[in-house]
Amino acid sequence: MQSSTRKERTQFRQRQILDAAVAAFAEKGFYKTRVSEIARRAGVADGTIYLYFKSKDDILISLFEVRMEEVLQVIHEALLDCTDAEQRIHEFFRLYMSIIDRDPALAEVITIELRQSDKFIREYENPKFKELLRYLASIIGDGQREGIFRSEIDPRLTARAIFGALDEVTLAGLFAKRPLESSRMARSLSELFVQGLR
Amino acid sequence: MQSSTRKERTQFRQRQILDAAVAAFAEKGFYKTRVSEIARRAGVADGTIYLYFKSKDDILISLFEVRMEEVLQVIHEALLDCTDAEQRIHEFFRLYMSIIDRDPALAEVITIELRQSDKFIREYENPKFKELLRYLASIIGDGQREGIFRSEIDPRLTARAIFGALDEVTLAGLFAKRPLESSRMARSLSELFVQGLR
DNA sequence: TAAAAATGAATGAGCGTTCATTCGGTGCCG
DNA sequence: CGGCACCGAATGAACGCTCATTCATTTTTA
Repeated sequence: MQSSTRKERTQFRQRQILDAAVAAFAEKGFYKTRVSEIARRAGVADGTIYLYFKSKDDILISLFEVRMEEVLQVIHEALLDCTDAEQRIHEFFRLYMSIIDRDPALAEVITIELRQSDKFIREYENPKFKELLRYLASIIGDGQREGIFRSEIDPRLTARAIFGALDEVTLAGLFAKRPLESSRMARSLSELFVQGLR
Repeated sequence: MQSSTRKERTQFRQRQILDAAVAAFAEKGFYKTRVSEIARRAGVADGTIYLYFKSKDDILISLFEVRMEEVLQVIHEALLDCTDAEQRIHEFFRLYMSIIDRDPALAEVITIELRQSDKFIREYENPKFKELLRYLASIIGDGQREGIFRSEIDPRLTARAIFGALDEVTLAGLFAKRPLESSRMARSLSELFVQGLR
């Protein structure tokens, strides 16, 4: 660590604390998680947290920004290869579920705390989440222009519905604890929607 | 009130407190709502709350039981008239959204605090919610037996997806604040699913 | 060896819950 | 019928505990 730049070290510490926070929030939820618990998991002192984040709230918000950005990045890149909207929908489901599959703690935080954040800090707009929805809506819009999806469908409404379905199913999977078979589930769900959209 | 029986008075008070709690939770969320705030809204003293509920947690749980029971009741009754599964799906969407439409506070609590409750008190199973899902799954199963829905669909998975979609769209509507046009939205969503299920 | 980073004990505000006290209605008694 | 005793419901001030946050001090870095 001593050979790294100041900026690198700061990023490293932030990451370390955010990772600890994701794990802790996933286990207990935001309100039941103590700042001292996050500190313990991150292997730093309580006070250190406050050198990197303004407040406990700020941790949650940063967490969304950083992690959602990563999710968006992965999905966006992967869908570049797809030839049509239908394929992109399928891929979207598959990818989203596999990301969640690989990082269940993240899933919990997104699913549960995302809801809270709406109430949580009214002025926090959750721009990354909006971006995800916009992206999904744009896929549907593309499909309509390609002529493979019905034109009377509202892309934004449907995007929300799709996200809701994915999110709920994901959440259910988390609590079920059994092997998820997420790729099979993803396929069967995207089939349902694609069929419905046509 | 003096002419009512003890039991009636108790129920009245409980209802009064639960109504206040729904409103308060909807506005601030469970954790940010003070017990004293619920008391104020209900027009009773802080201590009175504890004559009717064991704890703040208990208020939230009772709230689910009571309100969800009502929702289930309404839906169940209304769907008795339907002739086939497809119609029942349409009606389910329409009814759920109209109930939510009429009582936005309830929607918020169901949507947001339901998520939390999974974390909230691990041992709370939320039986009423499970019943709703089971009911939805049974409609889909019926449709398969009637031969109008594809047989390779998993009813339980799909029930979850449907609930998730409804729930998310509902939530989005709440924050949008504009007139919901909920019946049009409900129809267009149920169309999507029915089409997908066929 | 000066500056930056990290520490963790101390602080105190916030809030769920309790409980000694008050209130109001009911029925009993003279 | 009027006054009185009783009881359960309601009250709300006070309690005590739980943390998020701070900051004087120590440790590390360059």
